[in-house]
Amino acid sequence: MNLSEVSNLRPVECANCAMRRMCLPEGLDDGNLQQFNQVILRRFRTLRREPVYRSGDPVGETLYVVRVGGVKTCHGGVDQQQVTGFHMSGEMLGLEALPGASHDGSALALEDSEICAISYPRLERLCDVVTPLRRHFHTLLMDEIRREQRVSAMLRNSRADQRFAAFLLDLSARYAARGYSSTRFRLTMSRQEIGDFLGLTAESISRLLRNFRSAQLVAVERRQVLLNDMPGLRALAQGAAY
Amino acid sequence: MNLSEVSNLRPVECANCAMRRMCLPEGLDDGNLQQFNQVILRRFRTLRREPVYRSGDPVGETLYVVRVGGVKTCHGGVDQQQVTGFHMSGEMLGLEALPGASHDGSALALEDSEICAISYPRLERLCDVVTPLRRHFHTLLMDEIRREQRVSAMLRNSRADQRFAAFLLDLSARYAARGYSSTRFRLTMSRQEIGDFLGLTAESISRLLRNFRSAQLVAVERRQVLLNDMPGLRALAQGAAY
DNA sequence: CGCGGAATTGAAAATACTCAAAATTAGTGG
DNA sequence: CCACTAATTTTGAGTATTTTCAATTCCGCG
Repeated sequence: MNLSEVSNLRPVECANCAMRRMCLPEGLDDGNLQQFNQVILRRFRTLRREPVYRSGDPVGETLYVVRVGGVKTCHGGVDQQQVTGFHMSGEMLGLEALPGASHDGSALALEDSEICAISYPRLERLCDVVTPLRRHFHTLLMDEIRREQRVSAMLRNSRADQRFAAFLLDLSARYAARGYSSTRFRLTMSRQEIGDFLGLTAESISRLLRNFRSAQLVAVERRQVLLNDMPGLRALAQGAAY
Repeated sequence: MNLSEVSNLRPVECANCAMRRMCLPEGLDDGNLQQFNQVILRRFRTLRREPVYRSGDPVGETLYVVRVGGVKTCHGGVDQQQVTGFHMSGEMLGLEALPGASHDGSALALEDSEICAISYPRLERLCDVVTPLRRHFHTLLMDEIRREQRVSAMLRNSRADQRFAAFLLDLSARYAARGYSSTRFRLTMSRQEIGDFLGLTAESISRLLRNFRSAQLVAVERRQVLLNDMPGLRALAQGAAY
């Protein structure tokens, strides 16, 4: 049992989950949804800064979905400054360890979160018999591939300001998809973690934020950001100078 | 019909394909393999520098697998200096356009190649009834996610020499997995294309090659490379200085 | 043999990093 | 609620790295 698991939660049926439409059981009817609850190993709360899973954890037969909150994934240890991604509600993690391998990375909650742990073998078996689930699972896997490709594209942007603008726009789009503001949100991660993700230093992130602010692109107050000029940010992400 | 398609090929059964064990129908028995041939829309040859598919091509209902040769994929047009990947035999491409979207990128043969075009809808339908195929398809999708994550990890390496060393090692491992030498191979892509992929300039690649050579890490003769010091390259990829 | 793209090289300029210090904020316990 | 400590963030100066731009060389190919 993980230290981070404050408690197993009361049965929150997928049917009542706010994230249902962007999660695995999207599009399932009531009967199938009933069956789907069997693939869920458990749901648990995780406090800020606590691990969801650790490098070398058991065998990779578990897939995680963020129900509430946010999580960062790292390659190797959490402290190795290799941040591979930030995940928000409805997003899967732990795919890199499937099928059957042990976790080569670790995941840390960036804020108090709720996680659904899904049995991969059981999911496979349910996919055998529920076609809509199988279809949607394929779609989600390919979404994941696209997401990773977007990350790669962002990292190939040579200039640091391009990368950081693309990063802010990515967060913006993902918050918007969840019904939150696309222009006003809180960074749940530190400057250091942003830097580790973008292949930059924390100092550079700090300076970029200052530059963006003086160019009227954003307003910043601690970790709260306001995107003032989305077209400007897009132009920057695509290589314009400022 | 694509200009690049010199001719449709005689029916090469998957059963006789050299790439069988790292391709989609891996592990299928003879009966299933027979069925699998129905998901293949066509196989075609593509000459060096000719497109496999183009940005905006029909709707994305086609998945491509490299049977022989090598292909580069780009985001947007081929000329936009946004290389998203290099693909060798047995590797899939076109996943980013599935399901149902049009190709947002394009693919270009780096050498004379043979490509299998697979109908995604038919593949889905065959997955409905052939469990081993479905399992393996899932595995391949997750392999793809891992591959993309490795690319991201490589791009996050701050120093150019780290990135390039990781690139050479990645090629090495992939050639080795296909039974070729892990230490001696030909770069099928130009310095410019390597640079576009790694977020560096062609000049930098050229200089890095010179540095690696004088550090006895590699020997280079035009596009032929010999990896002389794999441990050294690994150390470099992981951040050691030279 | 000559043309043209690819690769190399050099020097200057731009960019991001390192290291160190100061300022700010968050967390903890009295 | 405040004080104290630890952590995060900001800032500055100097350094290292990579890019840019231009010129040259090298090959492959007709």
